[in-house]
Amino acid sequence: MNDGQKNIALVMGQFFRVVNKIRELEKRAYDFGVGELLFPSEIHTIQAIGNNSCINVSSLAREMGVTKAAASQMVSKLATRGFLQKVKSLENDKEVLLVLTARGKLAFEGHEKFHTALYEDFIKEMDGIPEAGLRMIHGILEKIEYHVDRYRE
Amino acid sequence: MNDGQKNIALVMGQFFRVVNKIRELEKRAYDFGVGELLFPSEIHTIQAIGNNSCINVSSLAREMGVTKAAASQMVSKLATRGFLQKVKSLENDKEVLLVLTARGKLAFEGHEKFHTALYEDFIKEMDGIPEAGLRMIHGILEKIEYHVDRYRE
DNA sequence: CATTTTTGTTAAGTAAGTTTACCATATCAC
DNA sequence: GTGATATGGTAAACTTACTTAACAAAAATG
Repeated sequence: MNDGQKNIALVMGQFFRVVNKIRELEKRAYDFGVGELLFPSEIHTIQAIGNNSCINVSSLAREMGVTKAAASQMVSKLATRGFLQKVKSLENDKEVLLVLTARGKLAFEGHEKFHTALYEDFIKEMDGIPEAGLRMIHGILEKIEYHVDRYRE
Repeated sequence: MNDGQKNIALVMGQFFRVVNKIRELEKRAYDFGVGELLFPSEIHTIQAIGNNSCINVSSLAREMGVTKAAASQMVSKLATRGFLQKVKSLENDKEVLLVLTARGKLAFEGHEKFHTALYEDFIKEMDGIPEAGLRMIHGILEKIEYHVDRYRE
């Protein structure tokens, strides 16, 4: 391994450390302004429904990359806790469509704010990066994504 | 938000997408060459012991960021499955030191190979990035890490 | 020596899934 | 139209990977 590759390995290690820390961050429960703690997969579900109003359970499951049984369980729990409502489709008698309640929307907005705050911090810090640098980073991320996709089979 | 910030936001989104995909990758069980599936936290434990031979349970727990009860449970399971051995400390009568068995070492090596293969792929792709570019990426990651740390409190 | 700290374990509970099995509704094939 | 198949949803039981709480043994501290 030459000198340049050593530096790359260092930055790579730093990259994975940051990835790990972000993962840690997304393991805890937070109160998104509704006076109740919401666990990652709970707010993740609320987010998916907030972004896809009237989605059905199967599509939600696909969207979130879990089985429909898992989605069904999560949805029922969030419904009894008043974050969403299950409504029957007008077109057929089997689909259950999902919409956020006012309370669910509040949590959704709180979560969005939470995320955009982090985003804004990053964007501020990265302000002033020249066009060329940004293109380089984009290219590297593209390559990393390609290899990660390959490993995912 | 100006034009440059829009581009930054795009790259940021790409960054988080890659982070998520890596997270997905590290959720599954793999066979690391021992003819048996190992779950993430199992191989993670083997990795920690492989890198810190004769570590005790409490230190392992600290190292892995879990409670010592969790570490104790994981260690017992891996011991009965023949991946590691609990040995008594020579210096005192209460510490349990952990060492990998041949089978454990095999899994450890398999996992290392798996990871360095991904690493090597990345390094190859990033070969030829000028010194300055690498420094820039390093700086950005540093800033991101700073903000992530802040959010972790 | 008495107290406190450290180390490790077990038991019970929780979060977020999975697999399996099942039922109801839709859609196709013919 | 009817029988087979596909789609949508749910419940039950199980699993992974933790947590908290309670505890016992050993070591360190005063």
